[in-house]
Amino acid sequence: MAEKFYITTTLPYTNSNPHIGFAAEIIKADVVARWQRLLGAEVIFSTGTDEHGLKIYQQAAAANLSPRDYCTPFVERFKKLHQILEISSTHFIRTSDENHLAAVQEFWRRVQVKGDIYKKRYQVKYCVGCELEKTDSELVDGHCPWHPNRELEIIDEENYFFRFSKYQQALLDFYKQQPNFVLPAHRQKEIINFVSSGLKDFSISRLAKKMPNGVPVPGDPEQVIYVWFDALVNYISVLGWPEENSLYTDFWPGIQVCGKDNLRQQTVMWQAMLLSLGLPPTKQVAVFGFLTFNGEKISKSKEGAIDPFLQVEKYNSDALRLYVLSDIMPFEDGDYNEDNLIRRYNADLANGLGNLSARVATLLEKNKIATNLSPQIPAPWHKDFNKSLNNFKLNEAWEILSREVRTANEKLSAAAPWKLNNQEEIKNILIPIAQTILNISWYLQIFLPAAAEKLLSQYGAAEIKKGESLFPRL
RNA sequence: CGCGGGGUAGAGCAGUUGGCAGCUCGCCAGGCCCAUAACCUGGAGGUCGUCGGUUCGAAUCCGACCCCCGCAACCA
Repeated sequence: MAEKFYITTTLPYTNSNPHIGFAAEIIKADVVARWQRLLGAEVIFSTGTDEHGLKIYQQAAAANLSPRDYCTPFVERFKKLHQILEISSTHFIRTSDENHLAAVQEFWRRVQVKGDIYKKRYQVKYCVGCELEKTDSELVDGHCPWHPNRELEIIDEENYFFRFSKYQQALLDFYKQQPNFVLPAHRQKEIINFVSSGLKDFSISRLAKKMPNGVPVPGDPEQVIYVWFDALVNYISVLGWPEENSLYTDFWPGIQVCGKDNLRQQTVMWQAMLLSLGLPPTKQVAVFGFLTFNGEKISKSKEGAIDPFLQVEKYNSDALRLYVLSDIMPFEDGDYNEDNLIRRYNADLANGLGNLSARVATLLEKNKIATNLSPQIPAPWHKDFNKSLNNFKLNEAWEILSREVRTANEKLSAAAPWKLNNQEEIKNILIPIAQTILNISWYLQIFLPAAAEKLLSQYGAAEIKKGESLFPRL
């Protein structure tokens, strides 16, 4: 029976268009999903949209739409993004989907049965100037930084709380037992320190009359479930949990990827929630760095310039995929720089693999050499390649293929078959190189699926012919 | 003394059982002419953040310091 492999991205908040950072996240997840599929695993690759919470509620109200209807065009936009980036996701979940709502409520009930939910009155500081709640960390000298002359109001609200604190030790034990739970390792250290410093129970509901855009608390229509407590459940609700005999049984636990802003929610909060129900913890969480743009933080106003749709239109999907996979270090913050994108594409694809395949194909065709090859898997680099992918070091995996291209170019130049007349000799030089190109193409499928497909059919044919330029220079 | 990451060639990064400092891109010069002005060969370019210590020998181990950057409970 095929191995089961489950990977998910975070669910982006659906009040704006897709962000280049999310594009990078989903591309990385896609590469890993494709790799597992190539290895023969049955893969579920899930992503979706988070549609609850205050911001969407307000925007929807302003547009005179229901929150779900308000989100729908953005959902379409995200799905379109998958298309243009060649994302091989299998499931798409909206937190406003019926089955998700039901799963969240069931999740809540079970946490309640465990005695991990209680009601508590607490106070929030509220700035009437902003009409927003303020946390202490936001305040300057006890006042709202934007309205320093106004006294903050203290609002009393009664909400449900999750007994987060109860799971401190269990979480620490778990991290100790699974030293590779969080990638990279230093993020695991970070959360161990965080959890060690003590966990505070947190509020997991809001008053429905103030913020109705959420999942109703079972048995208490006056409250809705806090967005995070709701959204995190998507990782299992998309698999059909809590239904018996659903995909959940075979596919959970899976691997989650996220940006570094999500570290705590994914690796601490969500794990505590799973612990409460006695469900298996996530297998692994890969935490990626952030992108800057030309050295500066990507602000709302700059977002447009590197909108992933525009980037693909301006260059192409191969260039964007390759760039975020190879030039951006997976776990570090990276700078999105279009000159580097162009340079990378031209160096590795146009001058590298593209040019190599063109010269070999031309030589084979000119000399009328029959081939009829098929990929030889595993290739010599298979083990290293696999290891890099298992650690989400996608740049390393790409570097392995890149090196093979370089070596093939060197061999070809050294042997200089274009100077020879003996066809047998020429054939003996070209066939092994054609074989290498075919092998590289097989691995290339996870990075650049469409291009790899073309190469595989070109080099897998009985007679290799010079085709169109695969990677035209930018 | 809040926690964590980092400072190695113009850029991005490798480099922990200590042993002549590496890779890719970029730049310069030559070669080649099969190929997408590409490919191959060679070269220039670094006081490995600073100071001190251990050692025959330190980017690597130890100590102090300086500087950048995240996180600090809803920002991809």
